[in-house]
Amino acid sequence: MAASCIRVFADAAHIEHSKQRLAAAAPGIEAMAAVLALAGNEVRLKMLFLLLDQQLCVCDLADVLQMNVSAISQHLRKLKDGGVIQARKVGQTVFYSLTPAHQPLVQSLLSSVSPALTAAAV
Amino acid sequence: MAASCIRVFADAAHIEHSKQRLAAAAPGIEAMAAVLALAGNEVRLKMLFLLLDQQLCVCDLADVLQMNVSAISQHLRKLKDGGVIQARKVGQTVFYSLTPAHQPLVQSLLSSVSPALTAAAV
DNA sequence: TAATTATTTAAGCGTTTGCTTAAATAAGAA
DNA sequence: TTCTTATTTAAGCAAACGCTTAAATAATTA
Repeated sequence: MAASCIRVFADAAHIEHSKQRLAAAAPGIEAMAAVLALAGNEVRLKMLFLLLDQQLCVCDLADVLQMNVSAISQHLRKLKDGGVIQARKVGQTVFYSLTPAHQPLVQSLLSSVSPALTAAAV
Repeated sequence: MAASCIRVFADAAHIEHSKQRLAAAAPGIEAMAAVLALAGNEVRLKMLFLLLDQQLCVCDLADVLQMNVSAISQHLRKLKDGGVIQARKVGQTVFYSLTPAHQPLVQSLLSSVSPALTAAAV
């Protein structure tokens, strides 16, 4: 498991300092990795792009993304479980939107792909 | 494959507009999704965190992350293939660092996990 | 030259992912 | 109630992922 590096130039103190910096930031990094793993999928990132300025139902997303409704629903569930989006049911239709807590992050992730978003970015 | 939604309230023009906005942004979104997929892994995001302010060799990273050198090397390869990091060989040691092109993005991804980074963020 | 060290690569393997199909819920409309 | 419509869920499966072990490259050192 351990690394067992025997190199001459290893700066033990430096390595130790990095370990401690990492340990302090680890919880935040792990939480961020979970969100990025959700965003790091073409279909889901496109969903987030579409939800940036409007709320859409499962059917709308299936239409726009040209995909199976079931596949869309399963992606939406992951994003919802991760706290990135939220659902609002109106009759038999379920509208999805970004959660306020994650809206700024999504905005910044997508700020570079659409010039129009850059101006509105936080 | 297609969605075949028959709902009454569907705003066809609105859906069409979303399709076009998406089509225009798709290439950028897909490229971003590829990078986020790389960053959306705990081990790799920790690597990027460590490489934010220093360059490290495979052995250093294995030490700090307490992982098999081979596993580390395989993660580094993915990041390098994705253009996120670059390698510089000195003797038999290979030092990795962020590519200038991706440094700002990585910085912003990690700006929220470490207060110290926020100040330095772009 | 033959050992040692740093890194990469190949192969194998269990887990996760993302899709498909089909069935199950749930909420109108006839 | 019965029949649509919207959505979710379960099951199955191929592909991708991430790790381990072991072998293969390179570059140093003895």
